[in-house]
Amino acid sequence: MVELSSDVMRGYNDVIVLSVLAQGDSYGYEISRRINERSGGRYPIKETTLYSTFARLERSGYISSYVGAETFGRQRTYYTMTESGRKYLLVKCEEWQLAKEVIEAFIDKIIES
Amino acid sequence: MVELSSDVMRGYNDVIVLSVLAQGDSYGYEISRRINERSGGRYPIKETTLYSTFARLERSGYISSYVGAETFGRQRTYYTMTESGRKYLLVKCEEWQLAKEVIEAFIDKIIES
DNA sequence: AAAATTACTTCATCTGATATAATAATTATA
DNA sequence: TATAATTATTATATCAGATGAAGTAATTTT
Repeated sequence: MVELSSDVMRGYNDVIVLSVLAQGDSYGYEISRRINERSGGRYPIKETTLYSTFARLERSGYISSYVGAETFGRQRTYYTMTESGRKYLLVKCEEWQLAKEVIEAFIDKIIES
Repeated sequence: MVELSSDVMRGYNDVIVLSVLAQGDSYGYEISRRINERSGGRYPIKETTLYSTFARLERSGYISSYVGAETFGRQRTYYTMTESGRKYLLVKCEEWQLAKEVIEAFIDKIIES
């Protein structure tokens, strides 16, 4: 199984995390599992990449956090996508479509040959 | 016209430069123009990004350079893709297909909604 | 009792992109 | 004919995001 590194996905970790949060609030470890599932095991995001993504998104106001009300287990920090985060996600999705088209304009000729 | 920054294309500048060189030797300024053309003006690569990409690719042995035999105008440095560069390009193209599938696994759900 | 899993944090380092600026030759324009 | 624009490249410092290494802490499984 070929796996991707976060470095290859650089710039898209924001989009990936936000698209998981678009389906409802969640916390680090669970988001990590969801990313792994939704990528079919092809993208095992690094812990440090994930948590630094949370920090960046929160600093930018795209997500907000709260401590869960667990009565057992270790405390979890839950994240919610903000309205501003939703808009940012849409903008990044459009940017992705454009980036994809541009990259493919170059790559298609290679694949053909 | 929406334009992409090299930062969004981060990691794919190698692929873009190599795919231009796959069509024949060329030099900085011309490669820059070709990238602009082939991207339909959507990717005006920064000079410094381009030349630092050349330096990296050459250090890695994926391209080699020689000084052109111009009898007029400023000296140009031409680049050639090496055999190793050709293999690297193919590997990066496969990596791209995978990255694309993974990113779209997340983004598709956003676009639908 | 020890190992594995869940859950998160800190910190130092690396790489690629970029801003800024400079150099240098040629061609177009006022 | 002076100057602006274009062609062509280089040097250097800085920044942000990803990552390796390591540690903390609670719970569950073996």
